[in-house]
Amino acid sequence: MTEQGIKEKIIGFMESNGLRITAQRQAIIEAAFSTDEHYTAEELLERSRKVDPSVSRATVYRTLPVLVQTGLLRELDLGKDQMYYDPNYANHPNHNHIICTDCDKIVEFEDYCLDVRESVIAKNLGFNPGTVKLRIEATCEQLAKTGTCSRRDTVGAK
Amino acid sequence: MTEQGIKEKIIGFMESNGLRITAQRQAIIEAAFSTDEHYTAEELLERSRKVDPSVSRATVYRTLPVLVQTGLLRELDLGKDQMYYDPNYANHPNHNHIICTDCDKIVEFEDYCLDVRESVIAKNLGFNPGTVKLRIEATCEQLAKTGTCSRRDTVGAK
DNA sequence: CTTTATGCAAAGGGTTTGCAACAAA
DNA sequence: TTTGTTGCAAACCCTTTGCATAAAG
Repeated sequence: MTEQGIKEKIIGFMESNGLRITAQRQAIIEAAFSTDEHYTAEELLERSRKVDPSVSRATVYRTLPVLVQTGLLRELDLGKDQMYYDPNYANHPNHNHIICTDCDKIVEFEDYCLDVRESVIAKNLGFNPGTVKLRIEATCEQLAKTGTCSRRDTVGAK
Repeated sequence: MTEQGIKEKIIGFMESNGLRITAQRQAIIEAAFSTDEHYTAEELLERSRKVDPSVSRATVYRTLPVLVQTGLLRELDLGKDQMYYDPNYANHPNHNHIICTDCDKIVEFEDYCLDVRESVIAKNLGFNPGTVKLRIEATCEQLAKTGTCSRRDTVGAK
């Protein structure tokens, strides 16, 4: 899906839900989907203000849940103090995250085998497998062995 | 592992790390492992105070990381505002959690197939599979279909 | 005695919210 | 107009921390 397509979908979602298309919201949408990196609310505020300096922190916090509702942005709990937001679900709806607890970096991956197994487990337990989300935390093998992690500051959030 | 065995292991851990065995710490350990339910720091404080009313919130917050260090208690990020603590890892070291985002209940499960797949993925990406942790979020199939969730208030955290 | 631990209360920090001014439709 | 939205700043809430006192070893 193109960036333009994403914006249109969101505008459409807002219109059909009686939400107003304000300049601030457009700036936030622009900032939210013009990157493929994960970001925090604070970072999104900064980037939104480059589009429209009048955007306030409160509006960012109030708009984020709307974007998440569309399914095109996903809230990511990476185990840090803040929430992160991932704009890559439009193009990779089934990706998961593996998080290095040492170097704080995130690698996105897709694995059909895991998806199937998740679905089976969820279904067996009476859950809806359609909305299963997965997070893996791990430590760096290399860091454990050599005391340094080549990933550190080199592999950013995709 | 018996509750008694757990307590002894933790006392041993503390002694060998130069930590003092205070009445408050003993009360917290007692409270932490006399249940198999998940709990928050606040709940642990309450339960600790039933053992020793002099326990303060600060001491609970300062002791929790020590218990987590022993590996017998695990900090659980369930996507809520607070952290949860899970005392069941002593007896089920490989269990995972499936969390219903509708009814807020948690089901613990073990799945060898999933464990293996996790390890393979982690290893392929250069992570240490020994410390992989997993969390699944899902919605209730029943709730989606019938508008009500039989699990609600009936299946507690194991 | 020496050193660590404790309780209290205040501080932190991300997120939410009340409210009066403002702007979309 | 009418109703939803905004910015500001204060409020929230869990967790952490500074400090003087207490107690373990």
